[in-house]
Amino acid sequence: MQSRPTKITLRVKRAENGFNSSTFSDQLDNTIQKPIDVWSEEEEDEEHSADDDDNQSGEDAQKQLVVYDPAATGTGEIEVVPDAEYQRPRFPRTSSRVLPSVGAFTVQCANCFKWRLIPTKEKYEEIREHILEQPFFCETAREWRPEISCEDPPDICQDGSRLWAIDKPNIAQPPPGWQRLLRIRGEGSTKFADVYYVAPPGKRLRSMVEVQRYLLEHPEYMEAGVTMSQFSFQIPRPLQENYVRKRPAPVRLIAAPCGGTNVGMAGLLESSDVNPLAWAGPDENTDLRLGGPGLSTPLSEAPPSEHINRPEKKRARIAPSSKDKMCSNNNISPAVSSDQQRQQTAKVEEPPSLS
DNA sequence: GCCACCGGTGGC
DNA sequence: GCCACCGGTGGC
Repeated sequence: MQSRPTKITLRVKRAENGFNSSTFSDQLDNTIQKPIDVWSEEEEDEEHSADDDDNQSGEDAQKQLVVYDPAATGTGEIEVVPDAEYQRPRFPRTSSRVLPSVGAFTVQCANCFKWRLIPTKEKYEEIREHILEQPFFCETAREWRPEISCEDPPDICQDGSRLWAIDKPNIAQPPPGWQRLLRIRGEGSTKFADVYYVAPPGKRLRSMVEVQRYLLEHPEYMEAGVTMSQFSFQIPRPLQENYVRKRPAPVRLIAAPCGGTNVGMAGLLESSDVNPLAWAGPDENTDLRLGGPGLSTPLSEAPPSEHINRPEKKRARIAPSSKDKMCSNNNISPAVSSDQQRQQTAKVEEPPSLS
């Protein structure tokens, strides 16, 4: 049934500026916020600050991520990336650090490829769960936007103002009463995000092993029908290359063939260090390039060295780099050409400046 | 003392 | 290279 791949997206926002989700479309405005709302660690506390406040601003604050999806193979995939703050037991950890969080959920129409904002995390999870068998179309959004059609401009497009992440498709919705949380890590981390499931009592589980153990210890859930198949710890992929620090290549010693320059510091060099381009990186554009080869090193504003050489203990937090690109309304779908076909889901950070 | 976040690693 | 898992720890 599905003719073309559909994509889903989530918006991620960076807290620094305080974020808010305000607006892209008026209508959505309200709706959207809740689910996706982002929370910044700074404000965090309230869970929803959603009400939002500012947003646009940040230059850096926002980046874009797209969640990718290999739908190429024919099926699309979507993943859930809810940030779920909403009833979360209590996450807020206010620290000076600012972490991105999901600011919105979007799905790409399988027909016109425009991105449509999904009003709630639950709806997003529902769509994602069946995206392969039931591709998403603009008409699907009529459930919450009666007038919408492929003729309307996209709700959002991939510009450099947000972080986009492509979700994996067909991830089961969490069991009733359970929450699936996606925590986006800071740029330059070794992993893009972490998924947690929060059991009704508030117990946080971070792996299938823990889930299984928990279910065994609490048979009541299994009796109620909860099964392991309802859990998935798959994380979305950042569209922005280099958002995640690559694992250092196996240390290669530089040994000079024969005599010569045997540099002794072998261990100190990593491949990336040797690549001059890495630094120059404009990084700014990586956003739209999905599969393309690109720079492979760190971006962000901090001097590369920060990324490459990792700080002694806790790595220094890197401020998000700013990038802004404009996205015209009419611009359809993500500029990602060929890749377009493969994406299914994505997350993005806060809305641009629409204000 | 708790726990959210991060890093690292083993296995693929 | 990616993913799953889990230990460590700083900040509360």
